[in-house]
Amino acid sequence: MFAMSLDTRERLLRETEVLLRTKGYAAFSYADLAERIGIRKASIHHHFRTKEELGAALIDTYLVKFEADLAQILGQEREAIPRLRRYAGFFTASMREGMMPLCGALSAETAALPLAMQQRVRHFFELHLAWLRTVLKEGVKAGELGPDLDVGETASLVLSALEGASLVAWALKDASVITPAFEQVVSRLIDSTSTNNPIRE
Amino acid sequence: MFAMSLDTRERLLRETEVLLRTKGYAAFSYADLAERIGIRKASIHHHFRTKEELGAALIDTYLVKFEADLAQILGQEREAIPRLRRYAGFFTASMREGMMPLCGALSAETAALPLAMQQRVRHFFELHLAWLRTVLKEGVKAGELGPDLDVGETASLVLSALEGASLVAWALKDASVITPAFEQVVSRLIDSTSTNNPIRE
DNA sequence: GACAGCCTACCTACTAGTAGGTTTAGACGT
DNA sequence: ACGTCTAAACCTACTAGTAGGTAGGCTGTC
Repeated sequence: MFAMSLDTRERLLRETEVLLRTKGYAAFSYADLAERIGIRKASIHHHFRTKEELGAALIDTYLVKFEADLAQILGQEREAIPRLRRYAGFFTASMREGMMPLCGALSAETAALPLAMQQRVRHFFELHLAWLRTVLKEGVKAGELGPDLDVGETASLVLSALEGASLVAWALKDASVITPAFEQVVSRLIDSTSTNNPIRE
Repeated sequence: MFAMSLDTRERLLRETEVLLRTKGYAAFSYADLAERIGIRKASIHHHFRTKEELGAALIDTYLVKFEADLAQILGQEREAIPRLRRYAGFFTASMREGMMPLCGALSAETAALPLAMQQRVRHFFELHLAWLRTVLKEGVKAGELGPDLDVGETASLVLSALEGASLVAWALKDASVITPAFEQVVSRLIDSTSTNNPIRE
């Protein structure tokens, strides 16, 4: 049945996401996945011909969803700091759900990844950076952030700090690293302007 | 012969380091390793009974060396900023050598790692953080850094930013992300001191 | 002769992937 | 309403290849 098939495909993608974001690409297997879904290994191949195709498809769907989420933030928030705070929320949400951010989980093993996935991870990070640059640029233009702020480098810093904090939090099994690291970055963005400090959410 | 054995053992550790820091734990194999060294797979077991033991031993040696390096920095530099800059040098050096920092490479796949390695990765990060806190604390005491600086959170930020920047740089195959991210953190540490304080309430 | 170091040959468990058959269900002509 | 056709979805049973690990033998040095 059509609806049933879509369902299974989606469940496959969902479980793949969990496995990729907890164990990584190399350490997850079709057997693993099949058992979680409750179908046989061979049936996965009906939906995704190869592991590489499944991995690539997962990143693609994830990316579409993520792009929409980022666009939504731009629509709902009009100031740079709240936008960044919402952005940081994705990372704290990841940890709360007991997972790494997808591309943070994959990029360490980039060298062992199929080419199709390498490219997508790369594209994903570039998307993050482009969005952050947009937010920062508008923040500067609106006078919310200092005019001397280096947009490109600050975007890198925000992404790096959040991915890195997630990595450290993941290894230490202590999510409380993320928010302070981010708030430190943000508070210094604010310090460099003339406004004062609206801490806490 | 004893010297010969040590040699092989050391070469095993060195190649293991390369493999772990480029492909990760799950994606590297005894076959891989044996070929690089030029011995048979089975012979590795003579030096390290299991893969887990090899991995743990690698982290242990790495950790000893790293602790010495950190101690050396404390001996050679007496100010916080140069100390941090030397610390950041480890991360840029990693990328220059075409590798991830060891624990950054491993921590993403923590959940798929043998327990002995999980604990060591964790311990490694805690060592980093403890060292950073020491440097920052002394920097505050010496008046090089602002007295209001949160030592614990700043230590987390420095580690996170550098690990994260390495991750991003690794995925983008562009090492130039690391230094700017770090310098941004550092420059804001300096800004928050009273030395170059141009008014602002 | 003890033993380190390395070997060949092998094991079991598991990997992604394939071949080919069965079940289910909707579409269609009569 | 009926059998017939098609095709999606899934199955069992299998492949070749690789994973980490073991048993036992050869060799050279102390």
